[in-house]
Amino acid sequence: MTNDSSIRLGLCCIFRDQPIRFRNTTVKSISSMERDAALSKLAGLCLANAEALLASLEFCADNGISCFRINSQILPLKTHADCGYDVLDLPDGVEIVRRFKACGEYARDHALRTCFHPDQFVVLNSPRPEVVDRSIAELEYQAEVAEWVGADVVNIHGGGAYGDKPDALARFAQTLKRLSDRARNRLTVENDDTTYTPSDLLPLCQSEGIPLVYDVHHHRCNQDDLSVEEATAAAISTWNRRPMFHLSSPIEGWKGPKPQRHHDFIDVQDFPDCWRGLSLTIEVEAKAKEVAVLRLKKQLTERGFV
DNA sequence: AGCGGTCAAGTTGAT
DNA sequence: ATCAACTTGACCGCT
Repeated sequence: MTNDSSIRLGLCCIFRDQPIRFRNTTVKSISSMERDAALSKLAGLCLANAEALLASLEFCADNGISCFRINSQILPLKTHADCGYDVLDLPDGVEIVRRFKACGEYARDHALRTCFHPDQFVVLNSPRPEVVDRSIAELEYQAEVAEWVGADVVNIHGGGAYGDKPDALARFAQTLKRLSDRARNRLTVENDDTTYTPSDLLPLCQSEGIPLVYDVHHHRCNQDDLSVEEATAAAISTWNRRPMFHLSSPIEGWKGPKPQRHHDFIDVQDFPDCWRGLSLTIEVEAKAKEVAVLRLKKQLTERGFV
């Protein structure tokens, strides 16, 4: 069984070939409707997304994919200033929650890990208070769904530098105090490809007890004084549970014009040798989605890496 | 039914 | 100054 092996692979959010699709809508559409009609529409989307999530988890369990990242719009427009809503105010709100909790039971029964990755608009260290407020609201929403489905990771980036990284990271640490326990206990931070390297983030991780999601592709694009081996070891030490790492390959090779962009598939050469034999969850960030995860899994198996 | 323009949000860096 | 990039195409109004 693949779930017994030490390297476990994760799929990010969507499928290329499988007929599993998540629904969404637009502010323009919801705003144009009467409130009751809008809430009915949103409820339908939430119910459909809970079903799509269960289908996603079933595919992962059936194909030896051990982790699934849940997209940020799983409850569409949940935190929008005008269109936002409490789930229990939706028609079928109780049923929506019940279906997400059923996803959590399925994941637990099949040893599947789940996680969230709030997108670039979540910036805990912004100097703009309204940006921080919206970011906290988004984290609290994703943490609520994470609790229903048993996701143990809500992963974000360090945010902006604003010309002074230490100052910006100090603001990040201050903002953590405003999070609920359920958001704070799931929060992780990831090195990015333009601003924060593993070296930048590790002191924050250590002082605040936040695990570092080590993205080796970002690290290769945005280097610091640490080798891949050193960053790997340091990142692992920040985790009180199975570490989660990210892996991707450059779209046109490392000598191409934009190596930070992701390829459809993973070049197995980009899989760090030093990860071999470690107990890790590796989220595969590749545009071919489940097809790429399964291809990498096969290649790693052939090489005896898993 | 099919087509094409549009889509909540932040920040950085390339052009 | 504009815009692409970031985990990803999907939605919706028009014909």
